Amino acid sequence: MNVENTQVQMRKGILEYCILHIISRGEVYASDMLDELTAARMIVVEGTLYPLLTRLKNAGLLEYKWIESKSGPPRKYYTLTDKGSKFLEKLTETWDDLVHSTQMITTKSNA
Amino acid sequence: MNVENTQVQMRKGILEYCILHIISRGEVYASDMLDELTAARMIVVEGTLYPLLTRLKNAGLLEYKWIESKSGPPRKYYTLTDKGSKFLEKLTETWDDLVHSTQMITTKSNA
DNA sequence: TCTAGTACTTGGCCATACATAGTACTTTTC
DNA sequence: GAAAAGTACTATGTATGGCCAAGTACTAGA
Repeated sequence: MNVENTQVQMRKGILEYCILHIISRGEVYASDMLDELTAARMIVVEGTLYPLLTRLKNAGLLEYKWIESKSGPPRKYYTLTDKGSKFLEKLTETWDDLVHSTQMITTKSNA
Repeated sequence: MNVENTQVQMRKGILEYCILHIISRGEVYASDMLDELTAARMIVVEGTLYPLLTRLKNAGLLEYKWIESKSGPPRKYYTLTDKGSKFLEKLTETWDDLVHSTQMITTKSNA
């Protein structure tokens, strides 16, 4: 039991929320997402992101189209489906509730 | 893939953080913690809490002493060890960073 | 053709939250 | 004092998602 491991655990589910949010703002492909996540200091590796995108796509929350690239192989550009948008709304509520609950507990002073 | 499941996933790791925080404020036993978590609307069931406490104790973050109860079997009252306090500090950083990163992503406007 | 770079895929591992059933002790009730 | 109810804790098995690591496929430049 170490801090690194708990950090990994804390990330669960939240990544999904962040990815959906990034895609909701417009067509992006995996590297775009990695860049944005990295900029926000939420470090993610390929082996996490790609399977996640596949899961979300299989669940009908995302769709993609192949677009040619000028420097390398074609890219999958993702967008949200209607179902994905609704899912994101619910996740936003969930996240806000969770942050709120955590704040209630962690800001309570020593009684 | 449904919302309920993602809620479960999001909770991972955070529960550990909340529990440590509650214990850091003074001696408590399991039912006290359940009450406080429930009050903050972070619903947790026994089957989750008890194994978690055992894990934290085995990791040397917690210690407990048996105290007699006036209504039922004796209770395990938990306190943080030094190691536990340090662990909690690091978790606090982790959580704050995570919230900050998530905010950076989710409050960014549609470019 | 060979190398380097980019984009995506796959299989296996691990830890946590949960459901469910069970144990042990105490107090109450008849 | 034995049965029932309540409280506190334990044990086992399942599912999921993040991560590691290796691998595939396509393009461009030398």
